[in-house]
Amino acid sequence: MQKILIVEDEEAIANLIKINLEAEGYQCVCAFDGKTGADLIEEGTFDLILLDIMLPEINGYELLEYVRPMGTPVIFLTAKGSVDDRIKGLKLGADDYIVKPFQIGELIARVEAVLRRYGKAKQKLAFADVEIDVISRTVTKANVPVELTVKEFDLLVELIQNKNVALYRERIYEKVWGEAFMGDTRTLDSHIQRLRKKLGWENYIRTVFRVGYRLEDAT
Amino acid sequence: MQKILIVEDEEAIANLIKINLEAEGYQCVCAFDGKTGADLIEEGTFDLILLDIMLPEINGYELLEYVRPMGTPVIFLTAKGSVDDRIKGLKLGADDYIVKPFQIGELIARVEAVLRRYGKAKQKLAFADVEIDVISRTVTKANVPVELTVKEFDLLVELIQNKNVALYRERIYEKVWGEAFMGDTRTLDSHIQRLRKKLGWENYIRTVFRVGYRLEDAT
DNA sequence: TTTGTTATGACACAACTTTGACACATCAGG
DNA sequence: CCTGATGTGTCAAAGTTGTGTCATAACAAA
Repeated sequence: MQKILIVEDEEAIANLIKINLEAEGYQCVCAFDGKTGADLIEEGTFDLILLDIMLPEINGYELLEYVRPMGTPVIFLTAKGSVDDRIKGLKLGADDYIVKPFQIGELIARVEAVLRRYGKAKQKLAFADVEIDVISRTVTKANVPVELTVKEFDLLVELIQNKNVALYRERIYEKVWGEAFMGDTRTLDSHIQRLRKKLGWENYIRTVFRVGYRLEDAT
Repeated sequence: MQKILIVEDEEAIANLIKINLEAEGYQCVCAFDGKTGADLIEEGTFDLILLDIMLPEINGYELLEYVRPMGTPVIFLTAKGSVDDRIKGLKLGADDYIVKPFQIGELIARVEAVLRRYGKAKQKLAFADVEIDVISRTVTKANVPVELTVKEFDLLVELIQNKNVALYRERIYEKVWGEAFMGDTRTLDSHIQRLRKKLGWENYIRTVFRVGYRLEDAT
């Protein structure tokens, strides 16, 4: 699992980021001041660092000096309008920057982009005898390729990223289709059936009556 | 299940804590001196560490140095009055402290609070030989899966979260059904019966005549 | 203690809801 | 114009849930 450090003195913002990134499956640690941040950075165990420039005591630039020798990718968080900061940050070796206030979706996209660039993105998923390469969007079962459609693939990824979690229909639909779920249609069910059939997962994809579905380890 | 390490040289206190936390469903290991504690900490398998400051040989602060790089949350146990200790502990990275002698309830509350903060809050509930995973919405009795319907499941959670509390019908109904309780129907009773039957809990789910029901520890 | 009243347990069943299976219409891309 | 993907409707099957009945248990009053 990817580990991300968030260095940000406004605890509310830091926690907001943390919660959202954790929901995406990343492990996060927050540092609310530069000193703590420096200590954590020294551990060298992070895959990515989100760094606020305006910090009390030690500022973001100084911290960047800490990070550079370690080669950990950094995304700067800058206040709106401070163009100089952005340029300076990129010159000093930041991989990207994002302007506050930002959409959480944009943040996630940039995080994934940077991790991918560093070849650290989680790109392979597996469950039972099925392997999924998220980058090439290919799936194999027992090393035999399986052809999945776009929706089927996205649905599969969603299920695997939440294995052993009872997922509500609404949630699955919103994640995979990107829009609110209107009950009373057989869309989601149909795709579940198709996925079950193609993968022979009649027993793995369990229906949770009146709730939704759950991808289950055991028999 | 959450694993908690208790480092405390007074065995009586350590065991008291252990017994109470285990009753709450946590798995506990005790270390009665700093050296043993350090060895156990190094394994890195704990979700939370309760650390007495006053230890023979290696003291709590030194142990904290061990723990920090692992990112495991720590609650300090300090003697009454030693204000400096508390501050020092928090500065060194403890997540909370608790003053001896303490109410066991307070300890449990703080343990849960810290675990929640770390997103490690127990998603599992347990009572007697029944275990409930709220995330996957699965239930086992003596490690054998039990199939519950939505209503049964919600009802069970409500009961366990209020074990040993006499719950008024109205309250149960409103919590589980999400609407006001109209007396004079057998709905709630039926579900209680079904739950009793499925779990073999005829003796645990007691009826409180003219009031409602209570999930009871004793026989 | 007895008796009357009320609440709960046990159970069966019907109504209702949800899901699986499948066919087909529609849509998008080549 | 094809072709495969995707969404939707229908129907049957499966499962859930609310309610009524009746027996029994608990309580309260006499």
